[in-house]
Amino acid sequence: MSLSILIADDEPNQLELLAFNLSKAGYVVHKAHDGQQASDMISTLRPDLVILDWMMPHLSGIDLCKELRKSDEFKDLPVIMLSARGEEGDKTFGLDSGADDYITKPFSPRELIARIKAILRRTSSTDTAGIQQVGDLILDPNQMMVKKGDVEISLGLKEFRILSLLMERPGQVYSRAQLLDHVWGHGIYVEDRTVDVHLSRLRKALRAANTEEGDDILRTVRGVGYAIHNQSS
Amino acid sequence: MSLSILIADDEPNQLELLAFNLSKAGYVVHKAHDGQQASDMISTLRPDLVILDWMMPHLSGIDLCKELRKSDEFKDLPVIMLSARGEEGDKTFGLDSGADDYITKPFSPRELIARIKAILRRTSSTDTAGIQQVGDLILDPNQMMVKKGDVEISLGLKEFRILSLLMERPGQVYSRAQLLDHVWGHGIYVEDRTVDVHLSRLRKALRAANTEEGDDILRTVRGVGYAIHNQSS
DNA sequence: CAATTTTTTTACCTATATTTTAAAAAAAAC
DNA sequence: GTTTTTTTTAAAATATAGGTAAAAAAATTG
Repeated sequence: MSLSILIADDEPNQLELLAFNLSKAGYVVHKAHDGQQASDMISTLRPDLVILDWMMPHLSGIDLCKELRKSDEFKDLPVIMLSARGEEGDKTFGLDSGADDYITKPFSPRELIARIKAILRRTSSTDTAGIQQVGDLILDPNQMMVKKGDVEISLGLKEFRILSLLMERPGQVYSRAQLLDHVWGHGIYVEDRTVDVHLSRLRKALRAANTEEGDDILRTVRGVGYAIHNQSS
Repeated sequence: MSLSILIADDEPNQLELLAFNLSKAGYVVHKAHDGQQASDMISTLRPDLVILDWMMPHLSGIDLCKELRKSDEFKDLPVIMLSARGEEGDKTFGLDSGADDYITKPFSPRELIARIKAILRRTSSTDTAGIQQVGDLILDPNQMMVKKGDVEISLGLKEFRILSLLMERPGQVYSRAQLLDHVWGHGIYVEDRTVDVHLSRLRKALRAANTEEGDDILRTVRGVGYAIHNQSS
């Protein structure tokens, strides 16, 4: 079973290069030169994944992505967004677009392939993009909101994302490197210690919202990383 | 465990500068003056990452990189490409080379180190180890957790790794040297006795979690090393 | 653009893991 | 049974990782 990918980019060289690399990696590739064409092709070709350039004539990648998310048919279609570095602020870009991942140019073909695989793996299995719950902790990614019991907790974006990631797999230990990769994304270079500080703040926030029990839900694994305590024990 | 980096640049000053900064950052540095030399050194020294200047005599960085990518041995070796600003169009450059990242001169040492870290953390994350079980002992590398029956056992990282290694092949005897190699990594320098101490602590921890039976699951092979008792005996 | 918030860096301190050491115990050899 | 070799273990010394406060920098908001 060969997976098909639709690429949309108004820059012909970029488009060909992408197509070449993806073909080589064994995917069936469809090419679109602008957002409008991409939209049409998606309807008819029903690719397994689409890669959209952020800026395109007629219909920008971001608008197309939003459109897809609204449609019943394609709201679960995996989307990777491409942008030039610094073209847009992370937050707005990453969160607003509704894309599953985004990559800033320049990037290596290997990285792109790796991300495609990661996304397909993620979306093809258990799609749980909804509310997450561990113990009395509830996190709603759509509302950007965390509650411990009835107490609402206000977190910075980084803390929120870290918590969300940890809650996805309770018990799973994430190295600082993994956290940096998942929460910060590539092309962003911060110190390992920064992760500690955010964890520390996350703990503080959770502690402040504590109803009665004082046990720390976050686990530090010395020399390795962090995890959220698995309740099943 | 110290990581080694090979730098190739035909410009001596640039080469020294790079070497100096990387050494200061704690990496073991190897220097090559052209592409051909770099190619040879990569084969013999097997560095963890290479930094190649884009233009070099004999064998350019880009050609060497392509060559590496084709080889089975080094197709996953992380490569950072260096180029003078405007020497080449960004997009083509980044994508064609197969490099993991590229940096345009001039750049700050800080940025370089940051990018090296980023790449190493991206490429070196291959944890696909599963849960191991021997008798009533369960070890989960992903959760960094050991249980004997229902009792959770807390171990230091070294003890954890030793146990994990021994559990991989029950019955197999590992010499102290082998344990040092696998658990500590080569190039570090600790006494053999240290291994004994960790084994002792591991025994103690397992003993503490003991439900009823008192037989030691760890086997000392005098004059040779250690193993975990094979259950099928 | 000033005020505010969030994020990142820095630096110090503490907790804990690791390593060394050295003496006691155990096993093997004689 | 005595000597020699090797391993076990406790305890001390050392090293390292992580917590967090506070400052600096960056981003966001009014």
